[in-house]
Amino acid sequence: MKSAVRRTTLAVDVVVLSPRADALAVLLVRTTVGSRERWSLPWDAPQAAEGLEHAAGRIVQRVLGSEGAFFEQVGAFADGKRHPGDAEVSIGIVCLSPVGSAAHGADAEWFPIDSLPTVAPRHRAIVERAAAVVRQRVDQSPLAFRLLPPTFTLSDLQAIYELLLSRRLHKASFRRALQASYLVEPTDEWHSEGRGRPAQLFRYAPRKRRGTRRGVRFDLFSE
Amino acid sequence: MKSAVRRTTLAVDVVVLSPRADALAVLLVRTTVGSRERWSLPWDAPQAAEGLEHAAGRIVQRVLGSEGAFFEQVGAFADGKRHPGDAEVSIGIVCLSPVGSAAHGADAEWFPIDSLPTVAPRHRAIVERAAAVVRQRVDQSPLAFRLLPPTFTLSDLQAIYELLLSRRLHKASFRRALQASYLVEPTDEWHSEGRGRPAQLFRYAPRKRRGTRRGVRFDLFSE
DNA sequence: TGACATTAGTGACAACTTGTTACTAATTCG
DNA sequence: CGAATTAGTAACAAGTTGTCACTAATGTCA
Repeated sequence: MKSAVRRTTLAVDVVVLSPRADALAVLLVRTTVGSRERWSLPWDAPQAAEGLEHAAGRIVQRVLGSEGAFFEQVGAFADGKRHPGDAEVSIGIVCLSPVGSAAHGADAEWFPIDSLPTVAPRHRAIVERAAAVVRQRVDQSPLAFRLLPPTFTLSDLQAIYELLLSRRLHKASFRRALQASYLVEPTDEWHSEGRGRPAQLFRYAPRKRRGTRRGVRFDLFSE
Repeated sequence: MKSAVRRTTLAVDVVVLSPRADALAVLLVRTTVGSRERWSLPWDAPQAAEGLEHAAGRIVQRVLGSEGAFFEQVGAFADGKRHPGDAEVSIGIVCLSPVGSAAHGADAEWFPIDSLPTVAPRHRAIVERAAAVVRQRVDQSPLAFRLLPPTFTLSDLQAIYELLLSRRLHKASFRRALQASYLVEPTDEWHSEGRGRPAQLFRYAPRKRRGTRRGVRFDLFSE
């Protein structure tokens, strides 16, 4: 079991996600290689004895000018494919940032997740895993609330869920399920957007629930 | 964005899981430090340009003498805590091995996952994440079938699910859900264990299903 | 001013899913 | 033989989800 430990070049690559103009957007940075313009995920090497999520926080702070609202690892990537910094192994980390976050500096820009410019194959794989992880976590983790301001309308919340899951939800069912979950509570403020009836503002305020353990679900579609 | 890439010591640590005597067991290896006996997860440094799952396969081959049936990353771990090989960063990978897998060599031994001997704190964290990942994947991935021989009884299958989820399931509900999932098909063989009615043997044979998209579930219990 | 477009919010019911009980079936043991 | 043991299922109650149709509160504009 006593193997010699090889030294490896390691990068932390961050997928910063934020809802922008009815689409989920990814923050990319411009990297000029010679005269050719390229885009890549923001990344850096972790410093000695620094946690990986801490490194991700540092990277986000640099490109966004503000703190990320939620971090989660999406995996380690070590295909032979080229990394912008020639790292052998990348740790992919997804970071959520609230509606309206601005890019910091001219070299960072938001792109809709479904129409990215050409990026390194490894970065494309990390973005795809990040989207899958977010989609899977959205009903077990208060993800959606990190993408909204402290108070929000139920229509806003539903729009975030639809963005993250990329499918439409029914209004009545969504609200009934939310009711049963005890995740939000109403404030006494109302929000008027101009046209239509004003909406009540809610805040995220999770309370204890009776844990209804369910049977198995066999949600498997294919190998 | 052009940072210098630091070189890091990296290990792949594998959690080999297999059902043994009505409990889920983890394979640990003996590491003698001076006169003191210690246990740790099997691990190694990945070789240059080798995929991480490939490294895990190599490690499992070495300690088990046979191939693992299923691999999945559970995360990268970089706390300051001590690793048996002093690696700064560990990639945790869980590997499933069928019922009845034997340890290979005198230095490897199975331990029930709920009563491990003392291992390095990072290894304990990796085992816990591995159990959580398996529990979460069990209904989206044909995990359970990788822990069984090619044909099996429905009672065997239910026992595996109960082991992985660590809670009891109802027989009738389990079978009804399995029926609806089109994941197994009956063979014309029967298995008699001595006492009681013989059970029909089934094989894993997933077929297409109508994809019933459900609403959101808000399965969140606490922060 | 009043019709209508627009968005918010809810009640009711049908359709489906899940939990549970209680039964029937095929075998071994004594 | 009858009791014990394990497999398998039918039926129903209880709960959850999908859907429709409605009511409510605002702005727009003829």
